[in-house]
Order: sequence, then C-alpha cells, then structure tokens
Amino acid sequence: MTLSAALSRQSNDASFPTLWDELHWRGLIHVSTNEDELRTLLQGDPITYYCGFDPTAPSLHLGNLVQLLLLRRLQLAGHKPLGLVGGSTGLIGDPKPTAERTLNERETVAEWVGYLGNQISKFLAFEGDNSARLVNNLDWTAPMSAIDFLREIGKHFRVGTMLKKDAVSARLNSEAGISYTEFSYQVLQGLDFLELYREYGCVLQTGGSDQWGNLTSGTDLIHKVEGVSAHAIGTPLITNSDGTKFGKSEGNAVWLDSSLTSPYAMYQFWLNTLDADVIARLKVFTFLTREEIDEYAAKVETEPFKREAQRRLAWDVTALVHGDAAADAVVAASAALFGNGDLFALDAETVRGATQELPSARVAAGDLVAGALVETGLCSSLSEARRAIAQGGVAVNNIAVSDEAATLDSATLAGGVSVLRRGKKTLAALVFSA
RNA sequence: GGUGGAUUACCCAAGCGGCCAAAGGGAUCUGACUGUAAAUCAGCUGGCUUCGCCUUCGGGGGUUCGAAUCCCUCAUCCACCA
Repeated sequence: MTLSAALSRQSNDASFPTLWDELHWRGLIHVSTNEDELRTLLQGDPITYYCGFDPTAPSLHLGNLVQLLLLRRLQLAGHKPLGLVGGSTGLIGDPKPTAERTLNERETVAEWVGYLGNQISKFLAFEGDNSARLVNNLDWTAPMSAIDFLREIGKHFRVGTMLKKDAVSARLNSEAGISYTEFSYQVLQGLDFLELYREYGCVLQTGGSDQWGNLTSGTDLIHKVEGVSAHAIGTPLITNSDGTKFGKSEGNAVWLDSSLTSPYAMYQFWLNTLDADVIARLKVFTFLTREEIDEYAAKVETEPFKREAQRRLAWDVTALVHGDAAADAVVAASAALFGNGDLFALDAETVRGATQELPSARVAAGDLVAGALVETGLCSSLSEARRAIAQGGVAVNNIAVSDEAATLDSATLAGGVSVLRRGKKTLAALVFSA
C-alpha cells in the first residue's frame, strides 16, 4: 500500500522539545495518566497504542477525525498504532448521558465495522517498522463464554467503582436510568485494553475525554491483572466559541464518507469556521507547524476579511479526507458559485464542475420553484419552501424569487443547469431534462 | 407489591372541557449589517390541493355536541411506603 499525498506530507513539528509538548500545544490533551511518565514513554523506544471506534453509524465523523489524527501524530513519532473497530462493543453501546441506546442489528453492525475499518486505514500508514494494524474486538469477545467473562474479567471490577464513573452516574441520576447492558460497557472496553496489552504489548489508549471512565477501566484492569502501569490520554471535547456544537452542518453530523457529506460540503463547513476558532482548529486538524500557524494567527488579527486561515484549514482537511484533487475541485466550485461575477458568464465546463459538487435534482421548465426546493433537499416540505420564498431567501441563478407560486423558466446557465439558492450559502443544482 | 406524581412540538416548559396547531424560553431557519463571518436587531418555525382542510399533546379505549384538558387501561420514569 502506498501512502496518499496527504499522508506523505505529514510530519510533527521538530521545533518542540518533545512530542508531548507539541500535543499539549495543539490542545490535544485534556486528561491523561501521569504526565511525566507519558512524556518519557513517548520519547523512548516505540510503544504500541490504540484507539477504538464503535460502529454506531456507517461512517466516522469529524469528532473521530481528532482521534485519527492523534493516532497519526503518535505514529509519525515512531510509535505503533492499533486501530480498533468495536465489532462487539458496537453491539452493546456505550452509555450516552441522556438516554439508553437502541440496539442495532448484528448484520448492520458487522457491515459498519467494515466501512469504519476502511476509513481508519486511510489515515494511518500501513508500511514501515511501525505500520498500523486494524483489530476488531469481536475477535476476542465472541469466543468468550459468559462464565469465563464473569470469572476472569468481572471479578476484577468493583461495582462501587463502576457506579462512580460519570457516564454511569449521570444516567443513574437521570430519569432514563441505565440497563445492565450499557452498565457493562466499561468492562468490555477494559477487556479490550487488557487483550491488546497481552497480544501486542499495547500500553497506551487514546480517546475523547468523555470516554475517560472507559479508558481508565482498562488501565485499572491491566494494573490489577498484570501489575503493569498502562496509560491513557483523553482529548478535549471540541467546542465552538459561540456555544454551538462543533462538527454539525445544518444540524447534521459532518461525515468522512463522501456519499454522506460531499467534499464540497466538507470544504464549506471548514471555510465557515469562526475567526475565534480557526487557529485552534488548525492546531488540531492540520499538520502545519507552530511557526506557520502563528503566521495565520497574525493574519486573522490584521486582515480577517481575507479568511486565509479558513481557506487553508478547509483545503487541508478536505485534501486529508478526500484527496488533493477533490479539494482543488471544490475550491474551484466555491470560487465559481460564490464569486462576484455573473453566473451566466461562466463557461459550460466551469458550471458543470461547480454544480457537480452540489445536491441536485432533475427538473423541467414550468415546475414550481417551491417543489424544486424540496426535490433538492434544500427544504424538507412544501410549506417550508413557500415560507423560505416568502421570506425572500430563495434565488434561481442569483435572481431572487418572490412569488410562492413561481415556476422555473428555461433560462439556464451554460450546460443546461441552474443554481438554486436558499439563504446565503445553501445551494443546489437543477438539471433540466428536455 | 402498595400509594402518590409525572409523560406536551427539535430541546426546556405553560396549558387542566370550547377562544389550542397549543403561551414563554432556547435552538434552527430567513432578512438587515458584513468577510459565504461573529455580535446585534427583526421575522419565521406541524402538514397540505393554504382566505380552507388534515394529523399532533406517552400507547390504546371511552364519556361529551366538543378533550392536550374528564374516565378506564397499558407502558415508562420519579418519590415515599413495604
């Protein structure tokens, strides 16, 4: 397997005395086991470490990308990553703070395990002395009997300790309560870490800080059973400075799978990063050096309207996830669609390239504009579409539509396509059939 | 096992027989300003064949001319008692 362009460009910043210092500077460490020991451990001989991803959806999302990039940074420092997909833990479900999860079908979970494995592989190097390895926790939990599990693993867990974990106590204090199934989740994750320690000498687990209880469940178990101090790093929850949730675009998660979130949508998501957040995002989501990021920070201060930091962030992450060519294509599309120029002046090739990136629908002259809004997914119902038009937020080829009963005319852009716009930045392509 | 309380739209939360498609707040969305920002201000926010009609107030059944509001029952959660 050869490295992708994005992967081969990556490196850690040599200006930091240690990797640990760089991780701190990037804001990737929220909690951890003993800091001094970790710093030393990471500077020493290569270690094996892991991070798990549960198949709760057919794709990973931006929150998972933080973990993938942390795995990669550690790999670049010479350590050996294990990417774990939760074939078994995905069948159980870790306790969400608010409510019990609905169990997914076994077949569905198995399918998602495959998708996630493929995605994880794109972000790690599978060559060289410290090549990555994919593991599935179903491989060691499926053969284990309930009796073995309770005798060999369960005996090491005290219920008092388990009840004190935030994830569990939050649920016990909520009206939702918690099932025995989800209560057991931390034991399964602890078992994973122990298994990976025994099989691969894995001594470090990374994860989101909301997983801290599950991470320490593993370090505690290894300490009890093997008498060894294993480590854990919890990354911070990424938050937006305006209080909204990070990683949501129009209420939906931003997925790494291009069929769920298009490269264009991915690029637009990052381009719209707040000034107040963009530097922190560059630190976490790109491999730019401290020096380069400092330069962007200065530009955000002096000429924020140019949004150079946002552009760089958007290109880098889009290229990382979807490849350089896709990133270049969506930059061109964005320039065409948001440029100040007349859309009608664009040549057919440019129009085709730009509109290809957008959600689209097949229409005919005479169709209702409101209907087209629904067809393209820009509005979820005709009522909402009419409302959008009434509010003056809809335009076809940048010509405002003011009548709720307006129909599409045949004046398309070059190439027989029209651009439907809702609000300032939600676009779709209308493909006219003869 | 017993008694009492709760369950309302995306979330929180009023309503307690007609004036309820359901107050208020949050969030989303749209407009103005702008940098495809943020903050701020304003407006919208169940659906549809939209001066009207249809489906919603945990599920099901009933009383009534008429129910989110009353009764029965089931489910879930909370509290106290055993």
